[in-house]
Amino acid sequence: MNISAASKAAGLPVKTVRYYADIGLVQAPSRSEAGYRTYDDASVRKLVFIRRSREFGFTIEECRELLGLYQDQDRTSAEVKRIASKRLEEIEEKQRELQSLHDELAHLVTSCRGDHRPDCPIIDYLG
Amino acid sequence: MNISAASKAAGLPVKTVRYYADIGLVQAPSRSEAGYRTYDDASVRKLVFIRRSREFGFTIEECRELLGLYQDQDRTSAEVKRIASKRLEEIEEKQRELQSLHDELAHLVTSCRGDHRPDCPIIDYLG
DNA sequence: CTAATCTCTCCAGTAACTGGAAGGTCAAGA
DNA sequence: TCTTGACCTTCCAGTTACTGGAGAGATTAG
Repeated sequence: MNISAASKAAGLPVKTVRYYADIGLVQAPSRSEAGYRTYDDASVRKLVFIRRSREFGFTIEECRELLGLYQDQDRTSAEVKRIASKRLEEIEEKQRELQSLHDELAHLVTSCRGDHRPDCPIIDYLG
Repeated sequence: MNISAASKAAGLPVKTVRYYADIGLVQAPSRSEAGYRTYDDASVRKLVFIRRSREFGFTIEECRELLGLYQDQDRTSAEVKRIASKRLEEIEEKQRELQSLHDELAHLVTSCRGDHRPDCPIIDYLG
């Protein structure tokens, strides 16, 4: 499988697949005589694993860690749960921040008449 | 006022104040003989305005736009409201994404026993 | 006078790609 | 057989919004 077929199968841009190989995250298992990266089903599965992990907001380094666990038959579920729980806490923290931001901004937007006059509580508040 | 006094007054790192000057966002109104940036109260007010806008998640380019409106006596509140409303929609979209992410990951974390055994629904799901 | 603190500019690095240039490879059609 | 177009390669640069550090000049306290 050449890189474009692998990228389609994994649901990732070609550039990204190449990038993941460059940083040693998911290397192509071999190269053709012309130097083309050649992927197999196992490496595509790894790429899909990374794509899904990234969609969950795991960083590349967390993905690297998760991928290690994914490939490790001896890993315990506790190790995986630790990483996922940490990520979950980050999400919850982000949600709280976003909520207070939202409330404050929503209040300002509501109180601004939004007409042709220059009086604007949003600017007053920010300045 | 030298840069460190201005940065303290504005609540921003010195590096960041210099950076904002470099990108033409808030330039120091003048320089001392030795070439030191010299700030006055008006520029500190602008820096505070930028800091608060950034805390609201506005990008630098949006800050530039808002700063233009902030300094423009003839702007209408409608212009400001348009930018703030757009930002509010982005926040709400982000909140929805984060919520579904949260629910999915929370479900996985809950269903993972997190013990010494390798069976892990999180890995199963990602893989 | 010296040591510490401040300031300057410039360079490089961060995260995670993305875009583009320059050039080699391969398969299909006239 | 030649050519066209799609595909592949590497390498370099740019994105966002800073942050860290080097090396050098300025200012202030003791």
